[in-house]
Amino acid sequence: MGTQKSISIPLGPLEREPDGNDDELARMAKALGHPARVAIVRLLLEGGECVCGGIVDRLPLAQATVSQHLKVLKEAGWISGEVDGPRVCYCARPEALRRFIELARGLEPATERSKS
Amino acid sequence: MGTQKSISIPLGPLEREPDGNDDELARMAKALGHPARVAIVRLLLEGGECVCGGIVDRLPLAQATVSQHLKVLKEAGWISGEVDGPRVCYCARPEALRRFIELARGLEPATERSKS
DNA sequence: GACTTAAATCGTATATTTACGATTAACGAT
DNA sequence: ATCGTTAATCGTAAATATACGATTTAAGTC
Repeated sequence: MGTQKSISIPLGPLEREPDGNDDELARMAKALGHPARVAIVRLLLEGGECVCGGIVDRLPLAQATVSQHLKVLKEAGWISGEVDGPRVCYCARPEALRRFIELARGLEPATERSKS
Repeated sequence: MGTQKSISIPLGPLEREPDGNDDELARMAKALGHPARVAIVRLLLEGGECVCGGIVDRLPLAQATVSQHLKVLKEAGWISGEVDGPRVCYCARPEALRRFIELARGLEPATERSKS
């Protein structure tokens, strides 16, 4: 998928934690940054679909394209896939979503976060 | 920025709400899907930086590149920029982050969400 | 083994993104 | 008006992403 260049901020006077967090968040966000992939993650979190073919049936995309999207999501940790006979069963990783939300929340400084 | 193709799921027997939510989430995620842009959003949410030049100083990127990233973020609603004399002051839109998190949370079906 | 089915990968065309230097536009100050 | 300064835009090269048909791989069945 082409690893993204990492940006390192010369950490200012206030000493921020050394984030590779920006990279992690960017990676996950980028992987989610396509409507088909959002749809796939949602589908899998709903638990109904699981098998690759089932997903293909629900999207207006060719099998090869869906497979590519699944690969992107898998590489970014959004989903996992295990072989089940002749087919592959994909599952969303709920902890990925939790992590993603946590990282997003971390964008806001702690002082602001306490308000909500 | 190149509008992304929208995926419409043939809504199943369970009648899901007609999501353009997938599109909205994908749009925001895509915009955030680069370390430099995550860094910019974080920087602006921290409140310290604001002026474009200040942001350029903190990133290892050329002015033109930063300007492009700012444009992407602005188009996706992550930030706003208002002219202040000869310079432009960018601000993060906290409601965008809130919306983003809300959309991400919406990926998980409501039944699961009540557990946390 | 031969055959079927499911999913991944290949090859490829097109579009988009990313980055930069150079230029332009906009503003304030002289 | 002219001069700096700041930010946007232009032009462009290189890299990535997207989509599809065709092919290959893998697993199960006969």
